[in-house]
Amino acid sequence: MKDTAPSSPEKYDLPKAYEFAEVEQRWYTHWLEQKSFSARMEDGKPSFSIVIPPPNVTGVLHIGHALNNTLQDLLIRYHRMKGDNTLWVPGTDHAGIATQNVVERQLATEQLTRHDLGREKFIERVWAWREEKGGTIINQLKRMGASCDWERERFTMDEGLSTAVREVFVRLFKEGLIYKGDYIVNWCPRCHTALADDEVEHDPTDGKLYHLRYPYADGSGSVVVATTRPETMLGDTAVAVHPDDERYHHLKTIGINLPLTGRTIPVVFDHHVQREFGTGALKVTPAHDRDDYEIGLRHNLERLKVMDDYGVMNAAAGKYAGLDRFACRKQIVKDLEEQGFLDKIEPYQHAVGKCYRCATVVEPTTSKQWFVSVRPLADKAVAAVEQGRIKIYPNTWDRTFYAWMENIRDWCISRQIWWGHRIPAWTCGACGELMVEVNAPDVCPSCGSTDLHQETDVLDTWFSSALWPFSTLGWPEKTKELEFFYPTSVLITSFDILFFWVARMMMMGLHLMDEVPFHDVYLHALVRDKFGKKMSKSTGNVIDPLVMIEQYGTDAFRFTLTAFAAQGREIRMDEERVDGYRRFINKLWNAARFAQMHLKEVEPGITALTADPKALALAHRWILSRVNATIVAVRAALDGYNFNEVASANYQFVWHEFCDWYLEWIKADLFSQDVAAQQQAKAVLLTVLENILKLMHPITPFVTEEIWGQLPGNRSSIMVEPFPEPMAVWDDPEAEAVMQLLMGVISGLRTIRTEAEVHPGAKIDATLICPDAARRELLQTYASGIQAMVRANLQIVATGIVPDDAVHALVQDVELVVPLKGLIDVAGELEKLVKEKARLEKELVRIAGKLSNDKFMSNAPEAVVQKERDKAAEFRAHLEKTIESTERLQKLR
RNA sequence: GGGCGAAUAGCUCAGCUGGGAGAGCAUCGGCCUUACAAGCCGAGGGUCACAGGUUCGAGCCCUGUUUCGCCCACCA
Repeated sequence: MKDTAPSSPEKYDLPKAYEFAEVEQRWYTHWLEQKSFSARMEDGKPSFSIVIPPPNVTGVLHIGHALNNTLQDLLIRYHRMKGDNTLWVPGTDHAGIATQNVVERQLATEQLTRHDLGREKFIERVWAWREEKGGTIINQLKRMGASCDWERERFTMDEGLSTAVREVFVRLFKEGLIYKGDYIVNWCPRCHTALADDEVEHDPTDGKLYHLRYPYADGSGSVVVATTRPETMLGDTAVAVHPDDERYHHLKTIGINLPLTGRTIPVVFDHHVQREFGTGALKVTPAHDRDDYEIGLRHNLERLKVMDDYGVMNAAAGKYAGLDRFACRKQIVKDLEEQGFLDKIEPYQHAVGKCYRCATVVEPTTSKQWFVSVRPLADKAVAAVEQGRIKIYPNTWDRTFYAWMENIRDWCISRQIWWGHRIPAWTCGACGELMVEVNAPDVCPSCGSTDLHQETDVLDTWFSSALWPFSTLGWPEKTKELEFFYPTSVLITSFDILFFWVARMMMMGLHLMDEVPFHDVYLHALVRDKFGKKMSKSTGNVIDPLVMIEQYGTDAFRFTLTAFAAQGREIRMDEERVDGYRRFINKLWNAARFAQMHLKEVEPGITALTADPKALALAHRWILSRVNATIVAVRAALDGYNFNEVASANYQFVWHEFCDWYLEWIKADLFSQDVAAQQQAKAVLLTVLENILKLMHPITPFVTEEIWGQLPGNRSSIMVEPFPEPMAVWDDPEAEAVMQLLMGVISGLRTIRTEAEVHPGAKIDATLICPDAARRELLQTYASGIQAMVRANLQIVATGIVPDDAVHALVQDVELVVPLKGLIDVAGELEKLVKEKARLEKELVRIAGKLSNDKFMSNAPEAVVQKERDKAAEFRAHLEKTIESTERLQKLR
C-alpha cells in the first residue's frame, strides 16, 4: 500500500483514525464515576423505566444479549436526554437448574456430589461461586456501554426479592391459587426434578414402534397394542379402546393377561382412543404417560410407578428392578420376543420430550408437586392485551399469545433441586398440619408442636422472575421507586421467552399490583448466522460479541445491531456489516476532525445560531432543513421501535448529505477571506455537528461523547444534553428544491466527465440552457458553488443550439451541454438513448392511459392527478431532448 | 394436525395508511482532489416466488399454489 501524505500536524488535535479501545474504556469509567446512569425522581417529569431481562448469573454474553441490551440502552439514553425520569434496573437471575448444574460440575472435578456436601454446604458453595464468577455477564454488559443504574443491581435471590417471592407464594396460596397435589409431571431423571411443560423440548427422533400382543384373560384370543416405550408395559393397568369400536365390545367382562407380569388388567372404553391408529387398542400406563394418566383418572385406574427418580426400574418392575429404563427396554423386548408376545417392530419417527437444560429424555411420572392455578391469572393477561393496556410489538404476536393463553395448563412450580427459593411451607411432624407463611413458624398453631419441617422443594426460577418488574422496585414495601417507575414503560426481550417469562409477568403484575407490569412489549428477533442458522457452539458459527467489540469497537457493533433490528424478522448477523459500520464511525470521526480544525479558534458566541435561518446562505438553509427532517425521522423511529430506521436515518444523513454535500460545499466559505461567510459557515457547521452527535449518541455513545468533548466551549457530558427537538423554523422546502437542482446539475456534469473519460484534473466547458429567467438567475448565483464541486467553465444561457459533437443531458428544465470533440462514445451513448426513449415512451403511454380514464379522473385524489400531469409534461420534454440527441449523434457515426 | 412468518438487485435486507422499485455490501470504470484510500467520483444490475381476483391504479389488499423457516399440539 502506498503511503499517504502526512497531514499538517499543527492543524489537527485528533488522530486520523478513531481509536475506539482507549476512548471506550476512558468514558465508561468517567460515566460511572460521575454516576451518570443514576435514576432521578423529580416530580412533574414523565417517567421512563425498563427492567433488564435478567441474564442467568451463569451466563456469558452472547449476541442475543448484545442485541437486547443495545436496544434497551438506545431507548434509555434517548429518554434520559429528553429529560425524563429514567431508570434502567439491571440484575441477574439465579437460574436454579443451570446454576446448580454448573456448581455440580465443579464438584465433580473434585470427585464430589452435592449429596456429599449436604444441602446447606452446597448452597454456601453456590453463593461462593456466585461471588467469584457471577459478575462476568454484568461486566460484559458494561463493555457494551449499557447505561444501567448499577447501584440498583438486583439478584433474584437477594433478600428483598426473596421476601417478595415468599409474600406472593403465601398470598396466592391463601387465595387458593396455589395448591399441592399428586399429578403427572415432566421429570428429568438427570436433573432430578420436575419440569414445567414449556421446559420440555420436543425433538423429532427416529425411534421404533413396538407392536405387543396381549392375550385375552380367557385365552380366546389376543389384542395388539403399539408403543414406543415397551418398558412402560410393566406399569400398564389397563388396555383402552374406543367405546364405539365393536371389535372389542366382547372384552368388557374378560380382561387382559399382561405378559411378563402375571397380572390381569381390565379393558376400558374411552373416547380418547383413535380407532384408526394401529389396532385401535391402547395400552394404558397412568403413572408414566400424560394421556394415560387422564384416562386413568376417568376410569379410576391404579397408578403403578415402575421407575424411580433416576429413571431406574423399581421394585414394582419385578425382576427388572435395578435396570436403567433403556436397558430395561432392551430386555423387555427380548423377553417378549422369546415368549411370543412381540408382533412386530416398525421404524417410527416421533417427538421425544427432552429436558431444556440437559437434553435428557424426560420421563412423565406422577409426583407430589405444587401448582399455580393459572386460568384466572391468564384471563387477566389476555384482557390487558385485548384492551390495549399492553401493546405487543410487532403485533403479529398477539394471536400467538392468545392461542397459548387459551391452552395454558396449571403451572408446576416446585422443583426438586436445592438452589432456589425454598417453598415457604411447613408440615407439623406431630399432627400433619400444613403451614404456609412468609416467616418460619415456631410452633404448630393446631397442636403446639415445635416439630416442624419445611418443604424441601424450591420454586421454579420463573416464579421469581415473574415478579421482577415490581420486586426490583422494592415491593411489597410501598416505595418511591414503585410510585415513579411502575408500571415500567417497555419490556424488550426475545420472543422465545414470551411465554416462559413475559406472560407470567403479566399475570403476576396484574394480579398482585392490579396494574400491568409494562405498557409495551418489544419482541426482537433471534440472531442467527449469516446463513440463517441458529448459532451454537457445536456448529461453531457463534459470533462472540466481545470479539466484535475488540475488532470493530463497541459503537460499530451497536450500530450494526440497531441497523439489523427491523421488526418481525430473524436477524442474520454478518461480520462484514460490522466492518461497514466501523467505517461509518470512522467517517463521522473524520468529519468531526475536519470541523474541529476550523472550529478550534472559533470566536465566542459562535455556538449560538440566533439569526433568522432564512437569511443564511443556501447550503446552510438546506442542511438545517435536512437536520430538521432527520430529527423528525429519528424521533418517530425511536418512538415506534423502528430501530433499523433510527440507524438508517442517521447513516444516510451523516454520510450522504452532511459529508458528501454539505462539507464539500462549505469548504469554499471556510477557507474564504470573507470573514462573515466564514463565521456563518462555522456557526452552522457547529450546530449541525452538535445535532448529529446528539441524534447518534443513543446508538454510538462513545464516539459521540469523545467528539463532543473536543468541540469548542466548556462542555459537560453529551449524556445530559437535551435530545434534539424538531425545529420547524429550519424547515425550508425552497432551499431544498434549489439544492436539488444544483446537485442534479453537478451530478449530471460529473457523469458526463466520467463517461467521456475526461481526466480528473482537466476542466470542461459546459453550457447550461435554461429558458426560465428566475431559475437561470439561480444558476448564475450559484455558478461558483457548482464549479467548486465539478471542474467546469460554466456558461448559462436562455436558448442555444446543441452542437453535433456535444454530450447532452437534461436535469429538470436545465439542459447540460458539454462539447467534447472526439471524446464521445457514440455507439454507447446511442444505446443508452434508445433505452431511455423506450422507458419514457412506456411511462407516457401509462400516464396517458390514466389521464384518459374517467374513473381515474373521478376517483383519484386531485394531488395524484396533478402529479401525473406534471410527470407527463416532464417526460414529454425529456423524450423530445432524447430524440434530438439521438438525431445529433447519428450524424457523427 | 393447527398457527405464524418469509419469498424484492449477485448477497444481506428496507419498502409504514395502495399512487413513478430503495439501501448496504459485492461488481465494473476513474481518481491520493486542502477530514477520511478505513476515502472520493461515476456506472451497470430487478417478470417484487407463481396463478387468479379486487381497484382508475397492486411489491403492498383478497383467494389459491409452490418453496423455505419457526412455534404450538396427547395420536400411542
